Amino acid sequence: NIMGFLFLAVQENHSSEPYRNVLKTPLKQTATSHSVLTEIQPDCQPLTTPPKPKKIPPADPWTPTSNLKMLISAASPEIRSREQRRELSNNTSQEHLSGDEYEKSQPSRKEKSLGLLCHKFLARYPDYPSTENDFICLDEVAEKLSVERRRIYDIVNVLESLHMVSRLAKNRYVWHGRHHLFKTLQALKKVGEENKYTQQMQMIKKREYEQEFDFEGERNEETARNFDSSEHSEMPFVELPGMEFHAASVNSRKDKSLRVMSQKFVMLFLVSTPQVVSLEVAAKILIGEDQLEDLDKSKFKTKIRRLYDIANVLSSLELIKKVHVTEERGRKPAFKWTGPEVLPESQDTKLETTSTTCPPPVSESIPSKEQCSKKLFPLRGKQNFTRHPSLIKLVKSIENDRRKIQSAPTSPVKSSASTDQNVSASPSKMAPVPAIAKHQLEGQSKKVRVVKMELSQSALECALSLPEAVPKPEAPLSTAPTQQPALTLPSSAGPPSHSSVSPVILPHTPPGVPYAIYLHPSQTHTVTTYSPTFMLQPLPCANVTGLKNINSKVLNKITSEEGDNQTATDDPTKPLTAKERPPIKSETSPQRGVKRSQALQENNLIKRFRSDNKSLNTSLTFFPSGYLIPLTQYIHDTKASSADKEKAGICSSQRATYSSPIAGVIPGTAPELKAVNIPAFHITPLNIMLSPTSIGAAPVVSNSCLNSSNTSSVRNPSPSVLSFTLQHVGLITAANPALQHVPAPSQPENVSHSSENTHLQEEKVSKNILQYIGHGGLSGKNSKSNSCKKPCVPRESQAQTATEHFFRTPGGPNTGSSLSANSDGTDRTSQGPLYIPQRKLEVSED
DNA sequence: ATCTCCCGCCATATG
DNA sequence: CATATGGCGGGAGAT
Repeated sequence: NIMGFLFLAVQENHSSEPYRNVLKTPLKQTATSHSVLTEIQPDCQPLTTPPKPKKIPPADPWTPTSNLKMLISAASPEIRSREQRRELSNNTSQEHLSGDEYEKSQPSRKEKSLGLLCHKFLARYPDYPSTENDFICLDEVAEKLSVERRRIYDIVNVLESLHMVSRLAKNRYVWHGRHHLFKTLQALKKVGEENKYTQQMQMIKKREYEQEFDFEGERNEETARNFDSSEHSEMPFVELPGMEFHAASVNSRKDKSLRVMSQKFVMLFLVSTPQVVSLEVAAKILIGEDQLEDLDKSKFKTKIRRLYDIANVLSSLELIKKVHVTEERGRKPAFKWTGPEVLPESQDTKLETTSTTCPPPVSESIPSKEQCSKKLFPLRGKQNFTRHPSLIKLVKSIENDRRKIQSAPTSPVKSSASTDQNVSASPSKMAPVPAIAKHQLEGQSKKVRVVKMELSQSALECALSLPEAVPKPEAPLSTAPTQQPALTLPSSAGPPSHSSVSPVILPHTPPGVPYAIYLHPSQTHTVTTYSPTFMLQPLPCANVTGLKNINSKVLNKITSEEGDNQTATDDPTKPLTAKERPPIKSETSPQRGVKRSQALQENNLIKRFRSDNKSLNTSLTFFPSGYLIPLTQYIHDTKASSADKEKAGICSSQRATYSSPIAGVIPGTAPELKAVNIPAFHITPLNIMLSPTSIGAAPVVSNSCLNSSNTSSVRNPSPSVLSFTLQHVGLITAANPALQHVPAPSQPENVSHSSENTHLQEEKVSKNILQYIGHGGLSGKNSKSNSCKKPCVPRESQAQTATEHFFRTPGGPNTGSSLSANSDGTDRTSQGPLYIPQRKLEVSED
């Protein structure tokens, strides 16, 4: 059926109106379809304005994505049933019904959702317009979509942040579609790295974890301090080279929050290894930057609201999808990146791997060394902050590296004239695939992807991805493949980077089952950082348990998410948690006391770590201060339509170069969380995965550039340290040579699986949307509800609390002692690696 | 009860 | 000054 749907959809698409088509598709569904159409189409809309004839989308109607989604969702049984219900109610009521029914017929809240609205909006414009002359008139659009203009702003602002549209003048925007999307993402990733978002995220997670068990806040201060320092930066709107300044007026408000917030949000995805970002963490980071001080919950709440708005739009663009991260505290809303993998530049690209350029749908993306290269790019002057002088030095070295790297070849693809050498690098240009072909491919890929999802995503993806990934060994960093081809997941699922993860096999584990440890490259640096001393300290006290707890906590705290496929691994933080916990949870309460004590110890340890780390710490931080102003580049295409090229990935070609007027370096602080990192690993039944970072120890990994530049500077973790640590933790019995060496290839598979296991739950993204589309939403019930209003009391969200803790000590050293650790504590106590395995299994499924 | 997030007031920016 | 923008947060629908 699905296939059929797709087919239909596609065809329909050709016609001008996608939605309509889509709706129709459901022929099968019969009634439903009706309702759907109605709702969806603007024209039809019941309430509103009369009929403006809908405009046909200008050029290319083809928007595979949206259609596919819709179709898929349509296919879902759930939706259908709903539709049917709805339908029934509708039929009954239709126009003349009694009041209640009447209401029912009205569009439900969902039908008014920003996500749906955005879909409608996007349906009006082609993903890759052939001309850049697509103008958007806000009034017009608002009218057509029958929504208030305010809502259109929400959409447009986000699109603007991705450079999919740009403001021309008062009520006018130009539609660029996805032509610049990839480049924009590259730029954002770069900026995100420069801002050390990766570290910030880790820090936040770390903090959370710390809070759990520590009461006093001594060490917190440090953390806080770091954190504070890290924040602050004001990051202006990131612009792209060809289109930067529009009206002067526009410039003035460039740094508007929604736009910038959107960019930052995207950056988080691009720099985080798991590519899963929880709203909570995102909100904290975004807030942090603005002002450290007040973190009141209200602010946090507002931020969350905005993030939802942004997320809805990004979801419509299929760049992210909703998922849930499961933690000890429960599941938290999060989003997973499903957009193209962004690689830093590319120079040599090996081939066309078309995928490279054009970011294929998430899964296929190929990790590349490019990431590494990206780092290399010269920094434009934008960054303002830099931490300590020492850091500066690091920066320089990095720069040097970049230069070296840059040399890359280039393909002239876009004109690069403008800016820098970088431009040349566009990786992808290579494969001149006919645009059309490309489109098709993409479309196919999408389809494929979808299908996969339906079934077992991971498996398919792996298969697909592997091949691609493998080819390029060169990119040691990001992709795991190089070393271990086995890790299949990498590409699709996870962030490419994880791929780098190297599994380590532990020879003997108590359970008898061999464990593999994966470290996340990203974290690597962190690990590295740790001083041996620090590592040692734990020993004394450490009984296994304690250690375990710590680990688990850390893990948990950090994040646990699960994503469908890949994710699991990524999150260094959380993975364990899920697995371990489950079984044990029941006992929680009893052990609390124990925990406490342990916690204390842990705290001490941590503190120490921190202190050590601090000294050690050398991360770089850049904060962009000015707007990035890229040199313009023109994208004229040679022949192929620009669109094609772009699609192909050409876009990437010109990496933007930015000349930033303002460049400065500002010292930032380094946040750091070194200690924490270690703990994070995921344990799976078969193996234990450590965050890649930790793995840093492994030689192989070390090179990976995956993460931010910072990482690179630091790396050299000593394997020995790592092993040491592990031993302490109890994961490893004796020194394993294995640790030091990169793992054997064989395991990867296991690993991957395990990683997948995580329980990330994907929400059916479009589900809602589709629902509406498909059927009209809910049954009459809704309507009724409306009539009665209930008093709402503002509720404080739990999240806020967390936040508060987090922020609480901006300047001050201590953080609250409060630990909310309740729930978590329990589990942790006893879990050892041993337990984990079983858990893992459980979890994994979902 | 919590998660989402729509709605639209109202401050600002633009023109 | 009239509008166009868009920050913001109350409060209600969805789960």
